[in-house]
This record gives sequence, structure tokens and C-alpha cells, in this order.
Amino acid sequence: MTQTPTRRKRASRGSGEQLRDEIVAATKDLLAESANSDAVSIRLVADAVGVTPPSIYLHFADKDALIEAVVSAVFAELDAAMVAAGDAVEHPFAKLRAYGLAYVRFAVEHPEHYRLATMERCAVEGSPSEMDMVLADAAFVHFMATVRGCMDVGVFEPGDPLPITLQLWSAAHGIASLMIAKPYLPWGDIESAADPVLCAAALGRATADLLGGHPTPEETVAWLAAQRATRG
Amino acid sequence: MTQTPTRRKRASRGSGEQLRDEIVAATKDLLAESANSDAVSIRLVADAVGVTPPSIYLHFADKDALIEAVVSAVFAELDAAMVAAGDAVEHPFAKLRAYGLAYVRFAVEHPEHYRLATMERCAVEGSPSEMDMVLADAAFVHFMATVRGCMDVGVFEPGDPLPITLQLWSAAHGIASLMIAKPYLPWGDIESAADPVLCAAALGRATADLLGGHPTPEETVAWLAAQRATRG
DNA sequence: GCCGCTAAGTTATCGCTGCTAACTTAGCGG
DNA sequence: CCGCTAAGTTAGCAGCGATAACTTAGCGGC
Repeated sequence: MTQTPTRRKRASRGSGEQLRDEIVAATKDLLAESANSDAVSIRLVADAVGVTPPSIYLHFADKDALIEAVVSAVFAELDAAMVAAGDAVEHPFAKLRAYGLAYVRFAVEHPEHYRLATMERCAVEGSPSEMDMVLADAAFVHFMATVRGCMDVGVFEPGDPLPITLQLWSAAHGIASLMIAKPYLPWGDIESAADPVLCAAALGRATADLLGGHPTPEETVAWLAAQRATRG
Repeated sequence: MTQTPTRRKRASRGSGEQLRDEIVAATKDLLAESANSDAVSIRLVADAVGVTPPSIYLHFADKDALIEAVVSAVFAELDAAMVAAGDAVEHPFAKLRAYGLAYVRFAVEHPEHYRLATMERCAVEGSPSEMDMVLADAAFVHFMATVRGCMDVGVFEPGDPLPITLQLWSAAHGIASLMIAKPYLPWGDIESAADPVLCAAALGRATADLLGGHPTPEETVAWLAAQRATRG
């Protein structure tokens, strides 16, 4: 046994790119079972692919680049899951909810991938291209388009959809990441935990718009009391 | 130079605990400057304290235990910051907002500590004592008591404050962790980013209660249209 | 037919990490 | 002043990311 029994055959001349894809796929699989990216070593990935560790560096500058490639793949999957859940829904407000639920469900079902994609500090901090990358991401674009649709049908006050998109994303990310980081808390199933948060975030934004956009706590309390009075 | 020039003197017989506190403090300081806990090595901590690496293990079982001690200290600071911001506020709904803003401000001002405390998978997964630890945490208890106060004054529907506390915590954690993880996005300052999210979450919960607790998207849209009609 | 060139991958190694075994030293109680 | 133990030390292991230097496979040109 002078070498790993599952040693892979050398790729034929033109197809070095093939190994690259295998490396990304193997890394993604290993990350799915492991807590953090530091627990997945280059040597482990190399073994899984059937290659020696330095070969990884023929396709990725360093470990961060490899992780980043996996994150890109994960974001693409996330967008696909959201679109699959939302494209059958007509009304933009209901579609917003479907997107949000799909987002949280993807996060909870791929906790390590989601953590990697959203909770790790990005390598290059403050880089403007990073900002463009997030805002141009397919999932984000789809979400913001739906927010604009909600404005068009009068659910939200017309205007720039970006701030509201960020706010609703915060709500979805908040419940998703807490469910992942503290799974032992009494969340219940995904829907019963995430749906109230998502609905409250959207309804709260719409109601705040009704009250002038940014009501003070005093105004809010007074309005709630008035509503209860007219209903009770 | 046979040894580190800043070698610390051996602690006197009874006071081995003193080094423990110094280690925690030094680790916290090092973590404040560094991206993740893996970048802070035992050797680095030992150097900062003026001691050799194995001495750390006389006071902590392993690195995870050391990090956990830091996390406990961070949670205590977070609670202190929240209480300091909220104890002057009378009305529970306004106090809720003050707590939330203090929470987000603490997170953004201590990003690495906050990330460590909330975004890392806990070592022992599924342990029931973990759940008790979070729910018994001082900050959580203060927050939930204020939610109960909001029920008492009629802002929220009376009932178990735990689900609503978790929902509002999700909102606060969502905006805090996104501002930390994606600082290059156009958030603006802490207040202008966090306040709308926090207010919308609370107002959305209260409004959903008005509509029966869990309105469907259709009911919500219809109610919003009716509200706009009576106001417009 | 074979020779050079390069893509594809190897072996060996460096400095670093968490962690441990085995040893040393300081200081209090009897 | 002697034993005992708390409070450290030195030396070293296995594994990590990463790199330098080497080998091998296969295609194009002559």
C-alpha cells in the first residue's frame, strides 16, 4: 500500500477544470457534516477527491478561495430554492412570504452552508465589489423585485425598495440564524417559528408606513389603543 | 534573552485564580482585534499574559472552555449595556425599543465578541442545560420581562411572553448580525438601520394580534387596503 | 519517430497550531 | 527542615496551511 487506494487517474491534458469541480463538490459535502470551515482541512478534501494536498493549490489560490467557491454555489442553490417556492405564487405579498419561508427552510436544512455563506466575515473587508456581489446576487434581486411589486400594489409606500428589502432580509436572517445557532430553543417546526417573524416584519413595515413611516413609541401605543377601542 | 522579557512572576500559593482572570481578559482583548476564534492561538494568549502555553491548561480544560468563559463575560456586558440603556425608560413598549437599540449597538461596537457569542455552534449540541443557560441569561430575562410588561398594558395580546420574546430577539439579532457580517452594505448609522427593523417587528406583532394573531396574506392585504381607504 | 514543452500531480518540508507528558520550583503545614 | 502540592516549565507529538522542487503524462512540430 504505497498510495491511497482510491487514487484518481490523472486528468487528460485539456480537462484540468474537471478536478476543480470535483474539489468544490467534495468540499461542500465535507462542510455539510462539519461545524466550521476550519474543521475541513485541505488534506481531508484532497483525500476525498483522491489526490494529494498540493494539487488543490493548482486550482485555488488558497483555502479561502476554495471556501468562497463553495459559498457561491450555495448562494446559487438558495436562489433556486426560493424561486422554486415562489414562482407559483401570484400576489407579491404572498410571494414575499413564500420567498422568506423558502429562505429559512434552506438555511435550516443546510445549516453549515448557510452559516458559511452569511456568518463568516468576508475576506476582503470594505471592498466595494463585495457590496455589488451581494446586491447583485440572484436571490437578493428576486427578493427586491418582489418588494417593488408590493409597492406597486399598495402594500408598501412607493419608493426605493432597497431599505425595505434589507429590513425584511434582516428578519428572515435573524430567525434562520438563531434557529441554527440555538437549535435547542423551543422554536417548533420551521413554519411555526419563521412565519410569525416574517409576517410580523412585513406587516409591521406596512403598518408603520400607514402611521407616517417612522412612528414614535408613543404614537404607536396610542394608535394600537385606538384600534382596540374601535374593534372591542 | 533566555526567556520572554515580560515573564510574569509566579502567583503566590493561594491565588491561582488570579491568572485565570488575566487569561480571560487577555483572550477577550485579542478576540476583539481578530476575525475568528481560530486566529487567536493559545500561544498568543500565553504571550500576552506572560506565561507559557501549557499553563493555560491548568485553568481551562481546552481552548473551547477558554472561549466559553469569554462568551459568558461578553453576555454579562451585553446585559449591563441593555439595562443601562433601558432602566430610565418608563413605558414597556419604549423600553423594548431602548433594549433593542442597545442590543444592536453593543453588537456593532463589539462585532467579534458578538459573533462569538451568538454565531458559533455551541460545543455541546442539544444539551438541555444549554437551553436553560440562554433562557436564564440576564439579558434574555430582562427582555422577556419587558415583553410581559407590554402585554400588561395592552400592546401585545396577553399570553406566554416566550414566543414573542424569541420573535423580537430574532429581529434584533438579524439586523445586528447582518450589519456585522456585511458592513459594506448601505445600512447608514446604527439607529437608522436598526430602529425601523425593531419598531416594525414590535408593531407587526401587535398589529397581527389585532387581526387575530396569524392573519393570512390575503387578510393582511385586505386590511391594509381598508386602512388606506379610511385614511386616504 | 521522437523531442521539447507544458499541464497535472507528486514528495518533502517549513512554521504554525492545540495539546500532553514529564519535569522543576516555590512556599506552606507539621 | 522536610514532605507535599500548587504553579509553573521544557520538550515534543500529530495535524494544519502552504510552498519549493521534482516527476510524469500527453500533444504539436519536425
